[in-house]
Amino acid sequence: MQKAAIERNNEVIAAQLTPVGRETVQDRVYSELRRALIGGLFEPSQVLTIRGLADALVTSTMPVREALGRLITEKALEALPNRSVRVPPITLERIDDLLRARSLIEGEAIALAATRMGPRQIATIEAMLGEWDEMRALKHKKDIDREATLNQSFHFEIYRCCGSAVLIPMIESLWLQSGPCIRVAIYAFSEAGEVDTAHYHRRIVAALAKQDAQAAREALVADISRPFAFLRDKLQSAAAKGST
Amino acid sequence: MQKAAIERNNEVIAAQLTPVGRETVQDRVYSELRRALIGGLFEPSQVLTIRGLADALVTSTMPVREALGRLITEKALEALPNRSVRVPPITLERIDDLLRARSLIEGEAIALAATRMGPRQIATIEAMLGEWDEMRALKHKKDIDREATLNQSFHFEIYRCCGSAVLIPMIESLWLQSGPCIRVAIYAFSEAGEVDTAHYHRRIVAALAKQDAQAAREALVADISRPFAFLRDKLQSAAAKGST
DNA sequence: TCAAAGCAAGTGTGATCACAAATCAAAAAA
DNA sequence: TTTTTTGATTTGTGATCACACTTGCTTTGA
Repeated sequence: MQKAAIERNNEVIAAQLTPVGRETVQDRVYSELRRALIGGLFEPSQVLTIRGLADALVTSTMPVREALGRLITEKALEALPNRSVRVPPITLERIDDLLRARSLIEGEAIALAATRMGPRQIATIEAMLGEWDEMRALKHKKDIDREATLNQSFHFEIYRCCGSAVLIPMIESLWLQSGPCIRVAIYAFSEAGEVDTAHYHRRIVAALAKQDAQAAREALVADISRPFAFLRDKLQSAAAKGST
Repeated sequence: MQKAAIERNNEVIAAQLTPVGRETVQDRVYSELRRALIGGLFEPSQVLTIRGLADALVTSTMPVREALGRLITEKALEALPNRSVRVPPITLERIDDLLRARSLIEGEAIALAATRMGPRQIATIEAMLGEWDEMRALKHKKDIDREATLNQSFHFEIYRCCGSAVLIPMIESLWLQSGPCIRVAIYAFSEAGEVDTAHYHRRIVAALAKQDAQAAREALVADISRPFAFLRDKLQSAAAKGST
C-alpha cells in the first residue's frame, strides 16, 4: 500500500499551488458594492436599481438582488416603502449616532488590541505610517482613493488584533454605514487645506507601542471624530443658511 | 368643485380602515427564521438546506435563499466552504466574545435609555414585571417560550428608548447570534432549579426609575451574564469530562 | 388652462429550469 | 476486510420568465 507515499506527494503539490478559491458571482457583486459604499462612490440618498447595477456590473439581476438584500440588512442601504433601495441620507442625528457607536465599539476593539499586539504587529502598522509619509511626499496628485484605502488598512490591521470575531463584523458594518457620510467630509477636507491625518495615526501607534489601552482609545476617538465633526459643522451651517 | 368634500370623505374612510400592509414572502421567511433563531429552535451546528426550509415553510426556494443570505451576513448563520449553511457551533471563545460585546453595547444602550425614559416608559416595563410574577404564580406548566418572549420584550422595550437607530440593529444582531447558545442554558436552568430572573429585572427597573445610568448598566450586565456563565461552566465541565 | 383618467415603460418579486458541485451508497478492486 | 471508484441523488447558484406594482407621460374632459 503506497498510501503514505501518495499522501506525501499530494502535500508536495499542495505546497506549490495556491488555492484557486471558488468565489460566487454574488460574492463579487457584494464585495464590489461594499467597496463602493465604504469608498463613498455612491452619494447619500442616491437610489439604486437592480437592473441598473446588473448592467453596470455585467451580470444578471440575480446576484445583484441578493447582494442588495444583504446590504439592506446591514443598514448599509435602505429599503423604501416603494420597494426601491437607496443609500441612506445624511442627517445630523445619524452623524452623531454613528460617531457614538464607532467610538464605543472601535474604542473597545483598540483597547483590546493594545494588550495583544506583539512587536510584529506594531512593526506592520509603523510601516504603514511610513507609506503614508511617502505618499504625502509626492503630493502633487491627491490620490484620495489611495489615502482612504490606506486609512482603512491601518485601522483594520489594528482591529484584527483585538481577537474578537464578534466585534470586527460590527465595525465593518459601521464603516459601511458611515462610508457615504465620510466621503463627503473627505472631499471637503482636501479642498479646505488638508489636516494632518498622519499625526493622529502616529499618536495611535505610539499608544499601542506602549500598550497603553486608554491612550490608544482616546487617540482613536480623536482620529475618527474629525471627519464627523467637520461634516457636522458643514451640515449645520448649510441648515442655517437654508432656513434664513 | 367638490374637492374639499371628497377629501373629507376619504378621511372618513381612512379612519375606519386599517392599512393592509404589503409584506413580501421573503420578509415573512426572514422574520420566521429570526424568531426561530432567537428562540433557540435550531441547535448549534445544525445545518439548514434551502429546499428543506422551503418545504417546511411552504414556499419556493427563492425567498428562503435570500433570507438565508441575509442571516449569514448578520453572522446569525454560517456559510461553510461546502456552501451549505449551519447555525454556528458553540465554543468557549465565542461565548466570552458574545457576552463581552453584549455587555458593551447593551450596557451603553441602557445607560442612554436611563436618561431618556419618562414615567410612561417606566410604567410599561413595570407592568411587564407584574406580568412576569403572574406567570410564575401559575407555574405548573413551565412555558419556556413565553418566558423567553417576555424577557425579550422587556429588554427591547428599554433599548428602544436609547434613541439610537444604529445601536438597536446591532443589539438585534447580537441576540440573533446568542440565541442558539442561550437556549441551551435556559433549558439547563429550568432543570437545575430556576433562578429568579424577576429579581434581576426588578433591579434594572429600580435603577431606571432613579435615572441611575451606571446602576442600570451594572444590573443589566448581571442579568445577561447569568446564562452565559452557566453555559460556560457547563461547557468547561463537559470538556474536562471528555478529555479524561 | 388645468385636473383627472388612461396608457406605457420600468422595476421588484417569486417560480422554474439548467447546470455544476457535493454527498452518499453501492459495487468493484486490492 | 479495507480501500477506491463509480453512479445516483441532493444541493446551491445563476438565468429567465411571468406577474404585480409603481411612475411618468399623454390624452381626454370640464
